[in-house]
Amino acid sequence: MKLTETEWQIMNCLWERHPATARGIAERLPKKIKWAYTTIRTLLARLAQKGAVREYKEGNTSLYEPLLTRDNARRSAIKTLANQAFDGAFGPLLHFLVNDQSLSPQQRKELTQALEKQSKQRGGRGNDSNTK
Amino acid sequence: MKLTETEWQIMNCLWERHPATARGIAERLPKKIKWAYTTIRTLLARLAQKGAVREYKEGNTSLYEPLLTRDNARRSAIKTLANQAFDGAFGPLLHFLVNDQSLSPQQRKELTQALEKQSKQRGGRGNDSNTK
DNA sequence: TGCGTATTACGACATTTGTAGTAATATGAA
DNA sequence: TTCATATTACTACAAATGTCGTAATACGCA
Repeated sequence: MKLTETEWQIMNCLWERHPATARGIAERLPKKIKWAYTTIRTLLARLAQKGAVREYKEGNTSLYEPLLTRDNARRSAIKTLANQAFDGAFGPLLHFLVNDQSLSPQQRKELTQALEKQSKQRGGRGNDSNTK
Repeated sequence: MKLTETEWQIMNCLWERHPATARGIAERLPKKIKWAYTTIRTLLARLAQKGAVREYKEGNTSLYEPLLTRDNARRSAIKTLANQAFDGAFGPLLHFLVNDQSLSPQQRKELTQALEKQSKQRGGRGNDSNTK
C-alpha cells in the first residue's frame, strides 16, 4: 500500500492515537499544516477508499482507525525507495545511510548492537509481521 | 530535488551512461518498461525543465546528461522518506531497516565495519559531497 | 535530387494528488 | 421549538504525473 505525502500526515496522526475524528486529527497535525476540515475529510475518505483506514459511525460522528499498520506502510515505502533509487537492494541503501548520514555515537552503538543481535539469532529474519 | 517514479527510471539510465540520446535511454530501460519514444522525450524535457539534466545538441541530435548527481537524488529521497515515515529521524529508519530486512551475514559484516570506521574518524560526517 | 526513416517541437489528455467550497442535516443550548 | 454551530455528503478544480500523437524537419542513401 502506497501513501501520498498528505496521506502520510493523516496516517501519522491516526497511528499516534485512534480511533480519531477528523477534528481530532486536525488538532494533532504538525502546526505548519493548516488544512480545511473538509480537506482532512477528503483525505480520510480516500484512505478509506483504498483500505488504509476504516471509517465507522459512533452515533453521528465518523471515527477513523488505521487498517494499514505503520510498519507495513514503512516497509512499503522503503521497498519503493530501494527499488527506484538503489536498484532494489537494501544493502547499498543501508550503506548509503550509514556512510552518508551523520549518526550520533549513541545511534551508531545501537545499530551495531542491533546488527550483532541479528547475527546471533541466525537464520535470517528476526521480525516478521505480515509483509504485504 | 525530488524525482517522480518515472523520472527515476530515466535518471537511472542516464547515470549509468551519459551523455545519452533519448533512443539510447529507451534501450537501456528495464525490459518491463515500454514507453513511446515521445514519452521519454517528454520526461527528459521535464527533467531539463527542473534542472536535473542538461540537454544539448550535437549537430541535430539532442544529447542529455545528468546535472543532479545520483547521490544527491538519493539523499533527497531518503530525507523525504525519513521525514514522512520516521518523523525526520535517520536513526529509527536505520533501525527499522536493520531489524526488518533480512541481511546476509556478509552485509551485516560490511555494515558493522562501516559503522566502526565512522566511529573512528570521529567528529561526525565522513562523506560530504554537497548536500543540497 | 527525391524518398523513406529518424528527430524535433508542441500539444493533448486521462489520472492522481492537493485543497476546498457548498448545501443539507443533525445537535445542543436558550 | 428555534437558532447557531458542528458534521456530513457531494462536488469541484487546479497542478502534477503518466503517456502519447502529429506535424514539420533533417539526414542519409539510391
